[in-house]
Amino acid sequence: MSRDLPVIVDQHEPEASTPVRSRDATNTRELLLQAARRRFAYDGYAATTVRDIAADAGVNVALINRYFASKEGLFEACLARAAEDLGSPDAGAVTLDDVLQVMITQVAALPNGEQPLQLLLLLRSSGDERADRIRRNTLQSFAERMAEVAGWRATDAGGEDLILRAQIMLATGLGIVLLRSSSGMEPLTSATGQQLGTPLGEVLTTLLSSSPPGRRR
Amino acid sequence: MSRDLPVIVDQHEPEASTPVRSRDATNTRELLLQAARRRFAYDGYAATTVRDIAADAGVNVALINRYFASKEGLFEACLARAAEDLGSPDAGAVTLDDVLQVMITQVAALPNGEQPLQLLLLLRSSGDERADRIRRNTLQSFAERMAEVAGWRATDAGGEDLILRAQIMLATGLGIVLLRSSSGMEPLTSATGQQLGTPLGEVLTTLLSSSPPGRRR
Amino acid sequence: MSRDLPVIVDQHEPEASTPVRSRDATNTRELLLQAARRRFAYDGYAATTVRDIAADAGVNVALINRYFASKEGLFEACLARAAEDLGSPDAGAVTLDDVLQVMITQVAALPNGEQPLQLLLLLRSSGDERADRIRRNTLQSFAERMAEVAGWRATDAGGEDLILRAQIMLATGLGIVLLRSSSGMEPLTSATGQQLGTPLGEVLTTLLSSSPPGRRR
Amino acid sequence: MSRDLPVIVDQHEPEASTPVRSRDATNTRELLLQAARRRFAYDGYAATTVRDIAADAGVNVALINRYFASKEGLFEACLARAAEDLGSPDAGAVTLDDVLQVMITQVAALPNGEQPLQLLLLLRSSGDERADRIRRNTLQSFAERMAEVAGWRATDAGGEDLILRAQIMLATGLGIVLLRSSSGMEPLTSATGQQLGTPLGEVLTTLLSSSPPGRRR
DNA sequence: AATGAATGAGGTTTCATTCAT
DNA sequence: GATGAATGAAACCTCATTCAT
Repeated sequence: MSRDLPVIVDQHEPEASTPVRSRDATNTRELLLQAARRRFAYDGYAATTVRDIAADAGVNVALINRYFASKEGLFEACLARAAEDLGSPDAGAVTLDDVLQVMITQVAALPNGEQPLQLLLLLRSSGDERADRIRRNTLQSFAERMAEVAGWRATDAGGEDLILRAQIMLATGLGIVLLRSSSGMEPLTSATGQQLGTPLGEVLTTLLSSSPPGRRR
Repeated sequence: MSRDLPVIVDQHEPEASTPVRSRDATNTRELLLQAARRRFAYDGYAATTVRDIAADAGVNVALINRYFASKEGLFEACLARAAEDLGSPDAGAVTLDDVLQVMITQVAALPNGEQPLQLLLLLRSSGDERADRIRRNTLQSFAERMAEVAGWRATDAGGEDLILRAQIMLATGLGIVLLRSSSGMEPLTSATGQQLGTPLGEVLTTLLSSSPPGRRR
Repeated sequence: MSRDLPVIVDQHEPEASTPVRSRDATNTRELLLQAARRRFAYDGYAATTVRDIAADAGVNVALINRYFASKEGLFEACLARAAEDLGSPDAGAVTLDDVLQVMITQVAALPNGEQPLQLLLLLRSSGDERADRIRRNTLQSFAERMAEVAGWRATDAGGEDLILRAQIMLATGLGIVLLRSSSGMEPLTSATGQQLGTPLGEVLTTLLSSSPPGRRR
Repeated sequence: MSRDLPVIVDQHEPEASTPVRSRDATNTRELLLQAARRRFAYDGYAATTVRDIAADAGVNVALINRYFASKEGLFEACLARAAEDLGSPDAGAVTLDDVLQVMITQVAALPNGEQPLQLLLLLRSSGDERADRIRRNTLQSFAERMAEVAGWRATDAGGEDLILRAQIMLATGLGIVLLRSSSGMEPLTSATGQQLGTPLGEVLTTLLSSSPPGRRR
């Protein structure tokens, strides 16, 4: 996300004022990625047209094929970016509190008011085999990292329960993001990260904290 | 829900003898609804073609327009059906345990091995205003009924927290259904209702059990 | 060619008069095949657009995909038809005179004034592997049948010379068809079958008649 | 023809030293012409993309428009070049043997192993009027020169037969070139100039040798 | 009531060409 | 002079829908 050059690319409407096409390839690529990410995340793959994306980015449609070979290729690039974004921040997560912070960040609004799109994107499928593998792997390893913080080790026998619980935690986050973006339900949609933090933290503790003895098995 | 039973939809034999042909019409309608529900739920609205649905149902494509006016109309009919199905069973839910049973039923496999499609369907949007209102209302009242069981009353002032918590509970269920149907993640996808029941029950209790008046912290 | 139902399908312009779409699938298929054959033969695969073909046939463009899956599929169907047409007539060719008749028929105008398109079509390539195999095989076996009439047997050792000569004979026919259709050169283009018959017969005799002893080897 | 020699077109070294950069321009033009000729000849006009040509030539696509105004202009330049190449060598052809040598040269491989492309190119059409006129004229005068060697005079009345025969001879050559380049038929494709010489010579004699006044039958 | 042929709008992609640098 | 970014037209194809039968 730090590579977003947010100063330059933070517009998402066909900027009516400047007719000066920027003629900067990497910037154009970035504009397309941003626009695509938003559309794919909110509307899904099939409901999104490349014309929509190009219009949002303020560039010509043909450039999608130039830079990403196809609509499918653009989608895959979005997924790969989301996988990166979700991969690194967790590196430092070593306590359940860290995990909670990550989850809140991914579920609630960002400091600049934008909604985070990574989780939403990971729920969208294009039907393509390669893209789906990226999705699956990213989701799976996200859950596994949560389980690891909770004490799970890959070599554990019978530790499946912890993984299942981590996946349910992930499901909670995904469900919230989805409802916020597509249902407009209140108070959920307008809830701040702080308001969501308390119940989310309770769920996290319930599911993954090993303190209450006698739960496992 | 009883309509789901395969007894009624026992396929489309030409049955040449009986002159009662209106039976055919309603049966055809039903076949289309079943097929559409599955496709819309699993693939989403935009990714589903009316030809797919007609082929699954074993009937001619033109009948979709005949009976439901349009693809959109068919989708709306599916949503209405899902709203009914989710509306009635809850009527009797008066304890948190009842709520848990409903949630498990909606999230895990049915006795006959079929996946329940209602929640999945409620996550799909066609972009149409009318259809989206049905979705929203159904989800909202589903959450509200959960909150009511937990002690919330519509006239309460300041009871928003309980509603939010019910919506998070709903989000958990939706997220699980979604992951099970679209990611193939294990062990989540293959988990039985029983295996899911324990953690789901813990989450439900954590979020909605009002027993300790000082629940928070 | 006898399957052409020439009465019905002998138009090649978007029949302006009758607005009554015929709603007869096999006839529509046939109209498309006729139109495509002409376009592909005269203009080549790449220069022909499916809209051209549909307009010539007087039907909607989408029907090309409906009946032939793709432009490529339509082309392949044209080739297959041409292969059939060139396959049967030769069955009875047992003398060089028979071969000459076949060649004249394929090179000069038909009784009804239409140009024969089979040879022309066999010169066109779409770049597709499957289609090209059909082309190759048809041309090769056409030449081999000529060589057989001239005395060649597949089991011959050292009979390659006869095959080469048959291929040159075929080349002559192909070249004439091509020049007549694409260059407008006179008197070649307007020459009748009769006028072409004499020189063609001489060439055929020269290349394939074994009478003059001492030529072979 | 001498321009074809690889010595002149020895690729596009940046050659940083010489300040004479006009050399680069003409060299670039030449590289484009060579590449275009090959592509147009083998694949036809419509199936060839300017990007293919530029890539083959190792230069930027935009230079095609710079130097030749358009794809069409480049094609015309190729045709003009082919017309020149075919025009001069015949000047000295005064006997049927000379004609045979020219034909063999144009049909079979060159000494350096490259296929001659002129005849192939003359069979390709872009649909453009001007370009087609060049094609037609070149082919026509090629045939006329053959007829002249065989005794035809432009002022002859009733000498049409000789022209027709020359055109058939030309057709034979064109057909062979075409089959060799696009069908892979054997033994034709791999035949050497020598192997082709005997039958070609027989055909030439048969068609154009005027020695026996009562040639016909 | 049901079928399948036909249609037109719109989707993705390709390609020749133009424009800044 | 040369490059590569950008553009718009047009190509192939898909799909919901309508029309005869």
